Amino acid sequence: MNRLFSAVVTLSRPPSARQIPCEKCPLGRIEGFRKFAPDELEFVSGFKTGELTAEAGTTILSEGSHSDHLYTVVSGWGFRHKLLESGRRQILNIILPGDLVGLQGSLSDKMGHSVEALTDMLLCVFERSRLWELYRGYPGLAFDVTWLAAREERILDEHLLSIGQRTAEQRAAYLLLFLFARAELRGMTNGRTLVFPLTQRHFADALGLSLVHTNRVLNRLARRKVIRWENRILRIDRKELAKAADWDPDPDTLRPYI
Amino acid sequence: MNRLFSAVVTLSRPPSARQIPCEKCPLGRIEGFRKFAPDELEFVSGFKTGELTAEAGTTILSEGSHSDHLYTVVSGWGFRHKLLESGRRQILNIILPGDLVGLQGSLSDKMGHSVEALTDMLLCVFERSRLWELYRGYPGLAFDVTWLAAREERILDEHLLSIGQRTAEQRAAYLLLFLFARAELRGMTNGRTLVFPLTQRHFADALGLSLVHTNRVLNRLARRKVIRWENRILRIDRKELAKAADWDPDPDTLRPYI
DNA sequence: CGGGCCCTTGAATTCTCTCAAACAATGTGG
DNA sequence: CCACATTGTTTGAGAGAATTCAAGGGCCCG
Repeated sequence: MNRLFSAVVTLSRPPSARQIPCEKCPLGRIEGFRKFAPDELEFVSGFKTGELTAEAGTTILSEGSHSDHLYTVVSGWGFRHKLLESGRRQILNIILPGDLVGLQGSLSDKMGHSVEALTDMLLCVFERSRLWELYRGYPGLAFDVTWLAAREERILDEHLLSIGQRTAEQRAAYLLLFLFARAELRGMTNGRTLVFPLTQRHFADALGLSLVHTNRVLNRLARRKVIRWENRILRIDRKELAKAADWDPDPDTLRPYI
Repeated sequence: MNRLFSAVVTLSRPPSARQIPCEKCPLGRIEGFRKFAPDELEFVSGFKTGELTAEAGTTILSEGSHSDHLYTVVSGWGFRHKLLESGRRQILNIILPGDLVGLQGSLSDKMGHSVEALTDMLLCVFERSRLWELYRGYPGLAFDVTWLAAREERILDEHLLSIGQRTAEQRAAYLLLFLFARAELRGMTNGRTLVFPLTQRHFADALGLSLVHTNRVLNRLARRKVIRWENRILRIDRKELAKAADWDPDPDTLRPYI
């Protein structure tokens, strides 16, 4: 069903063992992902200091803590979130292969959010302290890092618009379509279906709605056959979903990764 | 009351006239803003191609349009926003002196949001096409650009948490305190007061609340003497406001600008 | 003086939340 | 194999939050 995803869940090696040389990085095979120039590939190869496998449910980075590492997600799903003292949780964004994680911690000394694995994940590990070498010697890669940060910003803008101004149903439809489109770009979908590891609790916390209400809204969409979400499988009617969300995904542009 | 602010409103020169050499940039005099190294200053001086004055109410950048320019705000207030087809508006963030505007448009070909002036503004203009030179020749500045993007991301995370999880009153208190702290860092405050150019309409659109409800929430805070907001003047009781928001501003760290 | 913009208040309606309970699926230990 | 705990989903009911509609008042400017 999904090459990347299934690759993860079968991995069960000790952390930081280095299994995948950068030349064979599975991300490079994803259409829509920018390829490295030879010198860049060489640098990134050296920049990478190891691999990290994280089991579903693991916290990879913690809000308020310091981090000496940067990660690129190779496979699996995760999410970024922040907590309120009251215990309420806001899921800020879902993390998918190709995403750069922990950049914030490299530019200020405290992480502003936590990162948790939703499925088993495989991540490449980079040293924060060597980010400067990247900026000094590889302006193209530095540009890519900025590109990634700016794209995250754009996504957050859209989420903010969604949570602030869309109705509950529009919000839910938007998020489903958004995630489906992102997964599709990475070859994780199968036609109109997708292995979708979020629970409704995650979904509610991403929408800023209560679990109960989220459930009702989703069932309403399901009854109208706009979506079907059962047993971790999501099937969508793209057109109806776009209509319900009052939103269309951005057309894909070639995107970089590190 | 506020040096930067009052400097703006008295400016009324033709657009793109170059008045301020970078060595005398008022931003450089703000404590808490990083100073340029000599070679950086020289580059930035050449990178800057002009100045733009924008009257209050002017749209500086439009969602969906292409932009060949990047701007650094020298003085004045503005805001970034996105619109829904329904006409509903989400204000994503308020823009203050030192903020870099339009980076998104330099990395993808369409702006994802609009930028509008809240007061008269003065901005430095840079050419998108020359951003590459900055990355190639001045990694320190490139790093700064990334830093600015990451900081915006952090702010958006916080807003998302706020809109998604905080109560209306907490949200309002948070936003007031957040803006006060940012203005204070720039020397725009006077003790506990601040010239505050937003209307309640802006404030409501930033909070994701209706105008009517925003008004009631603000009056509740005012009745408890946590704030006073009259005639564009905001006065806060910092401690009470922080308590009402369940939030404290980040301690200030030295921040860059371009 | 009139029009436009902004703030304020009341009232009714709608949306969303919390509380509560039940059900399904899964896994564990006895 | 069954009893039991755990996690995730579903539904009902009542309370609370926020919205919309409506209208009035203050202020500034042409």
